[in-house]
Amino acid sequence: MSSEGQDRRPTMADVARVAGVSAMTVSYTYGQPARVSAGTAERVRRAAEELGYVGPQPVARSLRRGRTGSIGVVLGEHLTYAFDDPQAARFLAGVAQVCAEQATGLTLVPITGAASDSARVAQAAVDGFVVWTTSDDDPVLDAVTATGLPAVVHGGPARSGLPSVGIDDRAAARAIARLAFAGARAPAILSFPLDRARSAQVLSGPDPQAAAFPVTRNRLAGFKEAWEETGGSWSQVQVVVCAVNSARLGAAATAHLLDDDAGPDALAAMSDELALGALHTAHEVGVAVPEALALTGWDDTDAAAPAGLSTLRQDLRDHGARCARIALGQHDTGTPPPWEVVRRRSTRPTALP
Amino acid sequence: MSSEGQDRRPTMADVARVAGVSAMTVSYTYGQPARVSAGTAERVRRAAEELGYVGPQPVARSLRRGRTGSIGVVLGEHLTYAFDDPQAARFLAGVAQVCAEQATGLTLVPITGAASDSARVAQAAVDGFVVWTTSDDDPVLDAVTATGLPAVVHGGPARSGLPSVGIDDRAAARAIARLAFAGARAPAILSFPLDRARSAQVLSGPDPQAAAFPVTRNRLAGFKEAWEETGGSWSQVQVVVCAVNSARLGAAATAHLLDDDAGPDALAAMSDELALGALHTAHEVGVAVPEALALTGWDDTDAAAPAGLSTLRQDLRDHGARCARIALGQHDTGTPPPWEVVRRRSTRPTALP
DNA sequence: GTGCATTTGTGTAACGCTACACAGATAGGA
DNA sequence: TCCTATCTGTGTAGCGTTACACAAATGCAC
Repeated sequence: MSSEGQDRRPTMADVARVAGVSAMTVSYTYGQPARVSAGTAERVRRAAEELGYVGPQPVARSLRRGRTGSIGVVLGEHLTYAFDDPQAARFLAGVAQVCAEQATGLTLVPITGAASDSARVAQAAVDGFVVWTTSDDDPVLDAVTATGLPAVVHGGPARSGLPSVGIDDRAAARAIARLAFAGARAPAILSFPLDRARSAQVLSGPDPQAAAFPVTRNRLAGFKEAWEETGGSWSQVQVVVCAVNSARLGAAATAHLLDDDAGPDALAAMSDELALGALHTAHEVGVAVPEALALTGWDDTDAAAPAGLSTLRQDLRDHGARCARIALGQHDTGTPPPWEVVRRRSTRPTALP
Repeated sequence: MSSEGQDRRPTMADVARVAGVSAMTVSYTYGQPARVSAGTAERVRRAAEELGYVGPQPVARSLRRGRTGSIGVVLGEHLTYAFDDPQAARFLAGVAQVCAEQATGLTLVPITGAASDSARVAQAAVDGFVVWTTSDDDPVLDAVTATGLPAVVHGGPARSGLPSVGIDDRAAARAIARLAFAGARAPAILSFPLDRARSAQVLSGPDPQAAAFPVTRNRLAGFKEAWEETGGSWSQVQVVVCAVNSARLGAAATAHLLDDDAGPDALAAMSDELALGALHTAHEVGVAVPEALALTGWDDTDAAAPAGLSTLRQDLRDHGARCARIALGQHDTGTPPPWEVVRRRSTRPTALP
């Protein structure tokens, strides 16, 4: 008549007792089935079923093994942006793909911008980290480094000392802007945020170095170089910062630009979403593309080809997959991810280089 | 001259030794700072910094505490669908929001459709589960139930015995279809998959009960009821199954339907994405909406209003947030999530009920 | 029957942390 | 001065698992 805890989750010891074997045998039954004879394994399974034992308690297993079987993804200041931003979603899909293949969990680490973020990173039960594009001075990077776990930053700042995955945004931006700005009089740019506050603003020829995000900085620098190559003056180039990567904001930003009499006649956007929004506005307002407005995007998403959008092709899904492998401690291929300028109807025909 | 493991991650015991206090004091310094005097806490912090100790090892802490501080989200057979499907993304954003607020981790459990999925669920180190819309017979549901952890299913099957979050899809479908099918001669439906294989197909008046996913089943049943209320025959209603929730597939499906001479003059879609694709095709082919084709979506996403799409409004983000709270063991508000028919230009004017 | 490799099962000892009970020091009230 | 209440720090004892070393049983060649 001893009072036994009836509804406590059963442990290996419980199963072992019922099956009449040692705890180690139960452990082997789940962890290394080849180590156990068929008959014994069967008896263990039956005892487990009888008790409602669903398998080794994952936390205890992780502690003993020293691995959690999960990687952490740090998505920047607002976790929910990840799902609003199609670029982030594509990247995540690549991470998720590798995780699914390798039976690895994927933990999204919630970051809020508060000082407690470092603690959250330190307390994430993971074997490695993937950090989605962030600013150079993000304290989260230090927290990730301090854990000593394998980590990788996407489009990452070299400053952090962590490995990074991404293309040469500066060279790529130069290449796509040569196409966008060919024969232009007044180019403009639809940009990602320049600072962590994600403030929306319109600037004239901002210093690319002022951008806190390496990806944004490098692309701006590339755009600037391409325009100055043609003898143009950067200080007169309008840069509209879109707080969120969406067609809606791209459309609104373009409406603003075209509202001016001296509106742009070339527009380079940092994403296809922004560019497609711009295309929509151009149609609506009756501005001919590419004759009156040349337009380029970035990424070559599914919607770009049907829309005839010239763009810079890169495969964010593949970037995500590469990051996941690195975070899992597997070495990268070494070759940088490819990129390519894709010419379509939204830019003026130019002589091929 | 004892050989000490130099690059092993330091533990609380190491910090305690350096700081000249007990391990418990170190533990309290991190877990219950009020329990430790200011001076001692300072000494502990300094020792930790010296050793590169970043805080309690999360796995050991979880084992001892019996909680992981993380919830698991099971996203159905292909994890990567989650990021391709805007509906799933909105739902996830709601889950993520609550997790961020409550400083809780969010673990995506990789499901591949293989038999090993149950093991993956059992091995997820989480305190609760959120299951995204799945079929009634999904073995993952049993695996989730077997863990004994708090769990909730979105749009879920009552069969599983787990609590679920979602609207009354049948009633909602009836309401929106009354609008879509008003005055119609030949209605059609753009549907989500009917089976776990996600096979794309075109059916005439399929039995709603044959759909494996409760959400799809209930919506089909509601559409059927609405059409039969008008005296129409369900068996002649074309149902096009779209394997993935995207405007692209909606457009293709609609092109197929309109290709027929006896094409539909009313179209109810199970998502705004599908409906917007349909709208696009209608414009392209020159079919007047709503005169020649009445059209309804589902969700009332951001793009619905500008497009003038009549739709059934529900807030998937809110559903996600509710699910997260339930998975965290917090009780739900009790009131079911609201829904509402939104009339816009894509349907024919009808007398109000 | 001997010798050796293979198969199968069993204790032991952590993995790193924290709940709990307890003890010494300090303070305050009578 | 004594008694109680509060503050601060310390051992102990696991949380549930698995790596490891070992032992018994089995198989096989000779």
